[in-house]
Amino acid sequence: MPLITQAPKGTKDKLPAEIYKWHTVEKITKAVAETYGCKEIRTPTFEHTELFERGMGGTTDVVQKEMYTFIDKGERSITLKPEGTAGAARAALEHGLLGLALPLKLFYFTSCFRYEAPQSGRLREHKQFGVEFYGAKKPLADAEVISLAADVFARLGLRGVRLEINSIGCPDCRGEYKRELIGFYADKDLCNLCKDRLERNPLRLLDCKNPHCREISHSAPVITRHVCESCGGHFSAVKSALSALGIAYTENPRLVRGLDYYTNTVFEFKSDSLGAQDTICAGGRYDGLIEELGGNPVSGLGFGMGLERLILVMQSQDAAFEPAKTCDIYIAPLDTPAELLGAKLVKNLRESGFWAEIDLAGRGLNAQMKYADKLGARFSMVLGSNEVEGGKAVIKNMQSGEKFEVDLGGDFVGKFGGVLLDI
RNA sequence: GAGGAUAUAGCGCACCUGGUAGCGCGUCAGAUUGUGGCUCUGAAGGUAGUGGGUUCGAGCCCCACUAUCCUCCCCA
Repeated sequence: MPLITQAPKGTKDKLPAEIYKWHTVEKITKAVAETYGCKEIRTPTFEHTELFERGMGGTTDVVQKEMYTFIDKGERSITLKPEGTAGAARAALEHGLLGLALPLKLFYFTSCFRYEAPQSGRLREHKQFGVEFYGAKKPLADAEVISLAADVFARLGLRGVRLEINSIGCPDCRGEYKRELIGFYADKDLCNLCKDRLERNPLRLLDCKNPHCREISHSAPVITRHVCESCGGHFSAVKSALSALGIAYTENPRLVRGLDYYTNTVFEFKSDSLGAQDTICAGGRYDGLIEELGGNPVSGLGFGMGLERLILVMQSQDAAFEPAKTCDIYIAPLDTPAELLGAKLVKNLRESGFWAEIDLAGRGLNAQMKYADKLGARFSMVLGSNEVEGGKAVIKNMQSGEKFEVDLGGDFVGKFGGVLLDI
């Protein structure tokens, strides 16, 4: 297929026929976020490459292999956002938002770009709904962020979503743990991938799928025993808060995150309605991020929710999306004077917020009625010389077939609105 | 980045052992020139993903490329 009629690999068009699904999840996520006091933030699609290197960590897979990075005409290294947190954090710092009353609670919708091998639920451009809390150090904040995501799933009617949580400690206790882990694995016979992981990201050794590595990892030290008193206390308090809020979770000591900025609490929501790419929401606490980006230390936490995956889950569960709007009234003119009268009525109806349509395709009456039916028009009205001369027309209820006469003069639009409300 | 499967009309599919493409849905029109949904009739729509090879002849066999799907990896 020619390039000009083929979307780039790993991208997906959201077509008019299915856009109502997006409107549903956007509306619900926004509404839930606002009940938690979150304000929307919109940041640029691209940032300086260094922001992501510093924020996410230079050794992570995303930064090393997956970023869409280019040099612009001013010789700057620019990167298309691979995730949402770094941009939000940067904007908060740049505009002094962290100097306002804390906690600062934000939400955003953003495209994320990662150069990956696409498969179902994994794209090179995907959309995320994300939430950021800054200056909320209490364990209750962790629970609130998790609760926000759980509320979204509940509001959307999702089933089979499970929550896994873990604590990966602060840099101090995690560093100690990493050293022990490296020591433990050093003399073991590992798969090639794990040999690589041992150097780049030892925590990843824990969730290798290779049966042999998995066997070894069963006896590997677990981070839970290594977290310091402060981190351990925080994690216990998070769990108590989750229980108090009635949020079910499983503790997974092998749950780690791909991005370096996480500290302490990490969590993932997984769906049993997806294939291998089953994580629909992931996040945690990143208390070191703001400092890493040059700000005064402020705690941070949040999550990203993959909207394509969310919609895949909803589709597989026949979830109730809010239906697309249908046309309120279709006006079928039979000749030019009727068309001009009809156009004026349509304009008046639209000014009052109605979806009104009139023939633009040059169809005959029969074809116009069929078209009105396809639009799902709730009412139709035929205009010909009788109506133009008499000033009255017949409106037909397309569902019941019932017809009634209306006066085209006076407050026609107001009366029509009254009729609509009556049904 | 690695392995596997697939690629025919807008969508879903068929073409049996190689003889230059059909069906259903959808679209448009007519039957029905002042009223839709049902039915019937007709039409439009395809260089068979792209390029090359074998052959008298390729949608079908072979190779490469591209894309999609699945698994690994990684992640949302």
